[in-house]
Amino acid sequence: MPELPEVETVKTVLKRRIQGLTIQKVDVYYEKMMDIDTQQALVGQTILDIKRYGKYICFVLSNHILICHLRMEGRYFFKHHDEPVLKHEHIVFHLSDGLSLRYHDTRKFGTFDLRDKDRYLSLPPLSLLSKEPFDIDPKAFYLTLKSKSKAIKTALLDQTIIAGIGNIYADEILFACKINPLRKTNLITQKEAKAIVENGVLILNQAILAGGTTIRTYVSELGVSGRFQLKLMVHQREGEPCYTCGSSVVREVINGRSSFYCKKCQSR
DNA sequence: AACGAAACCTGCGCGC
DNA sequence: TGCGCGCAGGTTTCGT
Repeated sequence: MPELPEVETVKTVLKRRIQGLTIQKVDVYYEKMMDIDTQQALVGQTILDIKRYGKYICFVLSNHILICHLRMEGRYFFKHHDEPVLKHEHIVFHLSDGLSLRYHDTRKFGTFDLRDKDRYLSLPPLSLLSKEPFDIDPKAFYLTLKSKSKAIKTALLDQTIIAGIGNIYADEILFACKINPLRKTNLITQKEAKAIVENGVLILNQAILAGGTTIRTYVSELGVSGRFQLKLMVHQREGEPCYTCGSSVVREVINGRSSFYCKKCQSR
């Protein structure tokens, strides 16, 4: 479910709710999701801060960093300890305010990794992450694209090239830039690379704002997406008219992912 | 290096 | 009602 904007929203709400609390107990119901050493190490640690890097959420604890990725369907909920643990709630963090933070993940793709505080940025997964559109240098981004020759859509989903963009916003950014998702990266001009970064910032920021408004109506559900607040220009609009030129939006699988674009507006 | 397919999982909607 | 298929906002791995 999450791309950068949704993860940012989850981070913000988590920070407001659990910063300063202590983890008193951790129950793991799906063992592959968190190893026993991590589970034990968490007990007694205080949550000092919550940060986001790309699509990762980092719990800054007294002695460690817990790095969480929500993958496709990870969500967090707050519940009372005595509420029954649901089928898809795989990890329950018992917190010092008497509530439990529950990690819910239908497809069980989410990940939890524990790292030492002094090395977590220099080890995977975070060491593999490039900068986000907000921070990336457009010239450096251009040079990276120039040095490769894969479809630009594939490159935008590659978190080692640019962080935080997922399938929806990749389509939206490329539409905004009038670039065909199949265009090879080495054919992207410096001007276009800059446009990708700028539209990336714009679209992600819009989405973060939308996520922020949505979340207030779903108090207990932290994984709620803001995408329905945003007007999607192409994504999920197969067969519908392009808002710019009226021709039919097409769907094509690129890099194993559904990609939506306007053949007339987005040039090869 | 790039690309496709498969893997990790479950649930939903669809056509028959 | 059941069955099989395609699909899902992510990432890794493996073979060509």
